[in-house]
Amino acid sequence: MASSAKTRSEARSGTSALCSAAKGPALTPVPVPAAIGYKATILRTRRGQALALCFDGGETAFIVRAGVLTLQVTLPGSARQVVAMLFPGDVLRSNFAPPHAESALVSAGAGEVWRMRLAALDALAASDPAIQRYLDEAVASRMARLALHAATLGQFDCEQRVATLLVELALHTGVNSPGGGIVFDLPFNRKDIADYLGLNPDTLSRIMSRLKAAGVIGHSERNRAVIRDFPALASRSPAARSLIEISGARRGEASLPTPG
Amino acid sequence: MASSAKTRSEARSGTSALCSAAKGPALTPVPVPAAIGYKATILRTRRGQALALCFDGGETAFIVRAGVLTLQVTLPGSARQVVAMLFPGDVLRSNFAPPHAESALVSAGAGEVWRMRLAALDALAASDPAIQRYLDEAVASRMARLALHAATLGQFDCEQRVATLLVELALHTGVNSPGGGIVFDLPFNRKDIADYLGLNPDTLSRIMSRLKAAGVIGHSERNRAVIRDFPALASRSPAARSLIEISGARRGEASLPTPG
DNA sequence: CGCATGTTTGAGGTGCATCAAGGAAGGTGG
DNA sequence: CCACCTTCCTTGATGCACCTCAAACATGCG
Repeated sequence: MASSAKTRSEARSGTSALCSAAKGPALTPVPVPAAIGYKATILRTRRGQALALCFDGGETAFIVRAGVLTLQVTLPGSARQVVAMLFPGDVLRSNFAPPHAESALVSAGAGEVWRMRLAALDALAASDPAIQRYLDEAVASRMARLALHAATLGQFDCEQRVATLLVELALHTGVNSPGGGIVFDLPFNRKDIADYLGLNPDTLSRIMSRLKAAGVIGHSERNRAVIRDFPALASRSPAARSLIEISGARRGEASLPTPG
Repeated sequence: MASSAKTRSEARSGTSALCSAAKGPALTPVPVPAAIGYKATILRTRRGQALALCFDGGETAFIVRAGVLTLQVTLPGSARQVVAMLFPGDVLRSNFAPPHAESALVSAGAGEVWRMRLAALDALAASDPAIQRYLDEAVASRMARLALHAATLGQFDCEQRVATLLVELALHTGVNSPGGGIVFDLPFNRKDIADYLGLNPDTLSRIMSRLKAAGVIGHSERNRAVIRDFPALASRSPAARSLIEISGARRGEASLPTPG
């Protein structure tokens, strides 16, 4: 890629490269401890519903139990950015949203969210190491996916970005279909997806058409997507392997791309 | 901006827009509790030094005490992305770095870092609410800045990105100079900065020249930067006000842009 | 049906990347 | 001290990936 030798700053990067391979068992997803539910308010969300980020002054914590939420940020004089997609098990705190920005937590489809004061959650964590561990892992997973998202926005071309999103959705909400593909709801419109990927909706539509023509994804009714060739899709996203590992390999190995 | 009426998904966004203004005192920075230091290994870093993300198998926590660090991620087949800049007070855990990626924690200049096992830090947090609160705030600040970074990469044009970085550095490491500007070390080369902003180094150089010509920043020796007109700089970054608030307004109000 | 909302596709423009050449700074040996 | 080299930065010319605009096409709902 670089025509000449590596620069010094690039050479530095390799030093701790082997580290991530050694993490091991910490990455298997920890289930949401039921004890949290006794202290939380249970919210049922509908498609498009916006949740207030702070509900009575104090800092608030949200735990996604079902469905998909998006965290959206609109800076003054700039277009909206969908900062994150939140899947079941994810934890969000109201202070994760930057100040002086229009922030919104929006449910993409029907779902269930637990809401509680951060102070109450901290108290639970202090008394129960399992809850502490769950929260630590949820935050780390969120942070790691945000880092991948930053790399996606900063370095990927438009096709790589779209492939990355489809891999992410397939891993978190997809189910194997009898036809051999992976099917999942697409509870966003094109504009939402474009704002997540930092693309133009028109460009996004073109990419999707190209992926359909290539046989990677299939035609399907509105608001659903079918992945016909997951390995081909994953090969188009540099972040695929990382996302697969973060998602905890809930999916059978057969549908994953073979290493190498 | 939009020629017709707002779309439904955009209209949703406004619902909890007022929330961030009500956060209040939680945003004043909490100092690093000294008790953590007794349990940590103190590392002194030099410019360009890479820190191993995990040092003996367990999950590791890092607390920046002095200097600036960068977290860099290189996905296979993609260019490097500098995911985050870490300033004094920031907390990083080894699992914040995505798996299956070349991740590196690199010191940008001379600094001091505290390193310890996550388990030990969790134990401290469970026994001391002040430490719990410090960690909560550090994680929230990191997450909020990552969200702003995502918005920067996804929505800003190149000049807005550069302005955002300069505001960030001025707030965290800048000192008022006798000449009336804000001066700070620039402990990165052009390639590092470009990789943080998702730009090309050539483009970055052009922007800097343009900002110099406009009188916003001044000429200065290598590895230093001078901001001559902070309000003009802040007005070029949609994220400026958010960053100012996150940084805890350590700087006097006089050099901040007036609200409006 | 008629309208509103959302998607697709084409034509054309532009912002940024790429390539290449020249310049400044710092280090090394004579 | 200067010549020389390496590294990094700057700046111009050129091209392409993606954005913008606009029109046609779907889809859902009263």
